[in-house]
Amino acid sequence: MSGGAAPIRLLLADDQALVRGALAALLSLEEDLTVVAEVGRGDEVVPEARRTAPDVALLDVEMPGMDGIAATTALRAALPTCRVLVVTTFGRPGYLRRAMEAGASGFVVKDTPARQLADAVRRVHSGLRVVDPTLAAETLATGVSPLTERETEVLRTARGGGTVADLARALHLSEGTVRNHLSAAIGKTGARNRADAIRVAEQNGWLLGE
Amino acid sequence: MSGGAAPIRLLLADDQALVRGALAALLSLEEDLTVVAEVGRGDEVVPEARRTAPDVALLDVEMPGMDGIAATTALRAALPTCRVLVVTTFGRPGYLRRAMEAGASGFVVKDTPARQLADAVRRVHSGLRVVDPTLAAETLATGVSPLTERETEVLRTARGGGTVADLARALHLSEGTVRNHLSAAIGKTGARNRADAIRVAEQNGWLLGE
DNA sequence: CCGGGCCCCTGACAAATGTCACGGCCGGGA
DNA sequence: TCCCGGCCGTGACATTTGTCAGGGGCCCGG
Repeated sequence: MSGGAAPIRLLLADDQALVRGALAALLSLEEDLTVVAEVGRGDEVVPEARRTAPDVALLDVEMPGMDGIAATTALRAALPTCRVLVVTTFGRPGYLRRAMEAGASGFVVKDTPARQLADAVRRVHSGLRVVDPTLAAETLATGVSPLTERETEVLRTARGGGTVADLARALHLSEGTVRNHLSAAIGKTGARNRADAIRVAEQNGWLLGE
Repeated sequence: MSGGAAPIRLLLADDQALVRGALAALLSLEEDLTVVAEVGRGDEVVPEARRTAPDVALLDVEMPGMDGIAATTALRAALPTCRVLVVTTFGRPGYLRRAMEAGASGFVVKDTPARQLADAVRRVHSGLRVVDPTLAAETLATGVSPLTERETEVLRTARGGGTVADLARALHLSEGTVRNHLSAAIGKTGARNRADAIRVAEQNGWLLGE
């Protein structure tokens, strides 16, 4: 591509070491790309990026310590010149919007053909935006979360699988209020259960962030 | 390793194309390994293996069409000379036992260091068994599923998140019976909820299979 | 043969869950 | 200014869920 110029410096963040290493191998095959850092936790992204000054960061969404969206925000604040390409498992359309709002330049699902990844990296590095086209449609359809802030919080806390009393205690709310929020969330997600509502909301990325 | 001999032929099965391609790239770096086939669904493993006659198959556990454990069984039956190395996400100790019973020669979690994967492949190919040591201990602790066949079936059906009446209809059982099985499963898993029980059972790989 | 485990069902009960109607507090826009 | 919507809370209610104590049928191993 850019005959002889300095290669694009990459940072990889994925909690599965095998996947991380494999991605590194794949991307290292390209002459104009070089992997300068690998981390396995979201909260290691910024420190490592500070140390290695990558041009592009590939971030997984699901990570311990800090999710990929939050890491995107933090990284954009710390190193504005570093572009972010978010990678995620297929079928979570809601993540896309969140990622873009957080300042990501691209969004790719893990079942895109491998060859396209290097291209995506190059485009992102050159300032373009890259979005998986199949996902874009879905995202516009699902749209932004219909859940109110409190409903989201309650639902998020309910993931652990505790009783209403537990939630009320954890959130310093009345049991009745918790039930109300839960009921509202169930209605808005079209679910029939609390568990169902959690599944739906999680799938659409409505439970991410602070 | 084996100076000049024919390379080990590999089949890769993982539903995420990016991961699959990346693994292919990683393993292709080794001189004595060559990837001859890649599939994205469990039910494509046997047909593709028949066509390409690999020496070792790397199977992910979570796959559409057919899970990795079932694919292992099928592959062992169809091509007994082909060894199987099962790869999975960290933290699902119960899968190990199932995989071994199904005839797998090795079991590796996705957050093992990338370098060890090629070694694991070579050992499996030479007839050795490879098991992630950290996982082995956990597996012995969790042991085999305490759930009875029907309890497993009910729990599996309950994943979709329906009411007891729905389950009863789907399974052609009485509502009371469904509740009894559910209750037993909750007790055996040490959970407090139906949802909780599903999480626990799923984590331990007790919901796999037929 | 008997006992024990699993399966299926019944019926009844307490607890948890989901829904509804209501009122009060606040902040932002018409 | 008033009104509306989000938020918090109350209380009551129907439904669902989880538990328990039974009873019968089946099959297998002692």
